[in-house]
Amino acid sequence: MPRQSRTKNAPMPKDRSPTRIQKKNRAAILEAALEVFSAHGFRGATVDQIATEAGLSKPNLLYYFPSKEAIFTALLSELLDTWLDPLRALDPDGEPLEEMLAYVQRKLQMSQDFPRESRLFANEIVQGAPRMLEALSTDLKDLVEEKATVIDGWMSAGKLKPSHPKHLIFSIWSLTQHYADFDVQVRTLMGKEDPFDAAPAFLDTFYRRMLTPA
Amino acid sequence: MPRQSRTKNAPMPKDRSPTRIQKKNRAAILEAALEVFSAHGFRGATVDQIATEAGLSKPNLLYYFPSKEAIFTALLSELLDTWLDPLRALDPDGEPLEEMLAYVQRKLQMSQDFPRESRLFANEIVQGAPRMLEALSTDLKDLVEEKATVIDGWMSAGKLKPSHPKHLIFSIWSLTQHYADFDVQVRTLMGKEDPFDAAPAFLDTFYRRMLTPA
DNA sequence: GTCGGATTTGACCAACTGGTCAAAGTCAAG
DNA sequence: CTTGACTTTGACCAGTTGGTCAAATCCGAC
Repeated sequence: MPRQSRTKNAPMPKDRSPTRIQKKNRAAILEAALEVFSAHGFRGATVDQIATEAGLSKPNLLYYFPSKEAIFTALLSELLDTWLDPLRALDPDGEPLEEMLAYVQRKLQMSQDFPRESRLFANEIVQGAPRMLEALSTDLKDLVEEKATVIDGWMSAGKLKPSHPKHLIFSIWSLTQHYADFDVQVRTLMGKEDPFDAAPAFLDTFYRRMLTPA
Repeated sequence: MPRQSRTKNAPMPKDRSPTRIQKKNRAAILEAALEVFSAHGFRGATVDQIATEAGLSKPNLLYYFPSKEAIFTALLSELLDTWLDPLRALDPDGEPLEEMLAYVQRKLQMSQDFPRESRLFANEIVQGAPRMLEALSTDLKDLVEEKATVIDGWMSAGKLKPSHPKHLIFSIWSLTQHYADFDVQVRTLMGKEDPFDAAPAFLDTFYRRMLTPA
């Protein structure tokens, strides 16, 4: 891998107001990058693949992002926010059981609608999250801490059957993202039946039994 | 990537009874391959890395396995069997609830004891399982079909609260493997507390509430 | 229409990677 | 201690890949 010189070289689009072309191409690149990175992981993806998928030549792509790494991190930070929206929407003032069940369904819906995003994160985290640790230990950690406290409050108030709030959150991520991340496996084993047909009811039942107070 | 000629070339160890050295080196290679492939995925791993980790030179390693691909598939097929043991051990004649709970704990134990194996499979499946589809749709599918039927029987007999057997099995895989596959994330969010301290009780509670008949 | 900045690209490059080969070193059975 | 099979390795090779550069082309504001 050639070391990055970044001394002279092309000007690279100013961070002034992006032109029409810049907006279009950056979007195309990120969309292509999502497609390719989610399917092959960071190392398995090639810049050429992404460029072709985006309808650009490789040097042209490198004109918009200085490196493969830069594309990847731009993509991650663009998506992480959206990815956490369902949890952010958990309302401390709502009805506890319904809030939890709604969260589960929102998260499941995300897996169905955005499987590539799910797999992008899965790929990265399984391999030790070398490019995400920062975000995990700040943004995500704060959010989880906050919502775990809310859930803990609900349990103490007898609104939810008690259990370990953080493990509960992990379980929701795990169960919902499984349908996106392990899609091939799940579909292979389900045969003709679409996993997403029965999944919503299954998870609703699961968490209702788990959380409905006595 | 140079095309594979495999016409003439080294004799490659006979499939006769392996010598002492062959046994040692093959084992070292597979152990090294597990370490490297599970951490970086197939494409992210290099033959050099595996060779170094195994304490061999690259050509020496290539003397025992004809290609990177061959190492990988040898590893997969060696591990898949063990990986499915916990499910295989589900006893149709046992006490249903206890059988299910015991299965969950066995699977969780596997994630704790063999996280690299879990991540190896996770990496492969997230990327579409190009080298595992065969095994998934035969061995695994048969096993799941069989055990799902057993579980269905238990539910019909009122021994377990009813739900979707296959989704139930997926949920067990998902929840237990999550602790291995997403280890970095889970540990980051749990802070000092070891996830595996509370996980057994959490999952026991979870499935007890889910499955205990009325 | 023209002009300067924004875009695009063909030709390259160096590092990396999977794999090959012939020669050299080792080992164990006779 | 020989000898033939088993192991090991240094030197290579070709294809891939991330990234660079100078020159050419395009575009929109004046």
